[in-house]
Amino acid sequence: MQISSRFTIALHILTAIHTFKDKYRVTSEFLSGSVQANPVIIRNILLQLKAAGMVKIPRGRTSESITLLKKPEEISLLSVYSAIEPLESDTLFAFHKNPNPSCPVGKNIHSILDDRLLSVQKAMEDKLKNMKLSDILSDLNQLI
Amino acid sequence: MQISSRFTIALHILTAIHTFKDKYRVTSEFLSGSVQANPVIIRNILLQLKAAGMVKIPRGRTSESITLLKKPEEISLLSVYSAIEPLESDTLFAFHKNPNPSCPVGKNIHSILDDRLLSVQKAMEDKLKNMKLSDILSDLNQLI
DNA sequence: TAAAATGTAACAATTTATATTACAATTAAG
DNA sequence: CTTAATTGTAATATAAATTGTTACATTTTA
Repeated sequence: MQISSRFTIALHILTAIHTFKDKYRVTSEFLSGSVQANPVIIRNILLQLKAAGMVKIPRGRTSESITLLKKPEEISLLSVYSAIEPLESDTLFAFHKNPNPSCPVGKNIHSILDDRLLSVQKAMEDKLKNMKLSDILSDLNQLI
Repeated sequence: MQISSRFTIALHILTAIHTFKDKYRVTSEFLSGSVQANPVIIRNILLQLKAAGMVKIPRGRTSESITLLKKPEEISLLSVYSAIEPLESDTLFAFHKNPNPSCPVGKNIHSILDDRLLSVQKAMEDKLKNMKLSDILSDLNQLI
């Protein structure tokens, strides 16, 4: 199974908030137009980013925009990933429930794999930690 | 979303095939008893491992066991992962379809993220490549 | 007070994962 | 040659997760 598109949508959203901050008023409706996804999906992702302290979302009839609360170099892809992906007990790899406890393999396989697969997950997270929103923005500036 | 339990079940299966090769006759029924999952699920995973050249599955009424076709040191966790996970065009991260092509962000975000997230995926795969079935077997031998 | 926007709940649709049943095909034993 | 044990495979059911939609209360400004 793939990691859900909510993560890449969140990166799209953050990129758009910064890119258009001086040109347009950025609302969930505006962002929904760029992503081409339902506004409610955008709002829910925005709420998760807000809970992680990354964005400010003005309420009511305002002329303000949704804005970043951190500098792009301070927003790592890992922090976005963690804000968005509600992994069951933070583990990337799923296990079959109830392996046979009276089998020496069934009894021990879970804890053995847990340690090893956690280190795999950590390798991925380290890579995400070293990538920043600013990297994506500079990639984008090369293209537009 | 998590990576499906089929991967960890496959590791359980391979571990059991090797661990019990001299003590029991290893069949899909036997493995199903250790994993405590339906025999058909075990057989389907076994067929994927067979397609990857990792196991030999005797047919019919035989006294043979299901056996490994490679040494445990030659079976990397990456090869198991690749045999089992049918990732859409081999990409771990999913994207929202149809971002707005008339928006500079919508138009370019996919290709930018593609490159960067592929390198994240590669970091994970490198880690999996350096772990072997033999590592899991020696972890297990410490415990039994 | 009305209009514009967000926050949130409820629900529908779609897709994926997991489990189950059934049976044809293969092989060995009697 | 027939029976029994086992795998291969299809069809279907169940459950869970993802994505999309509608509706409306809440907040704020004009």
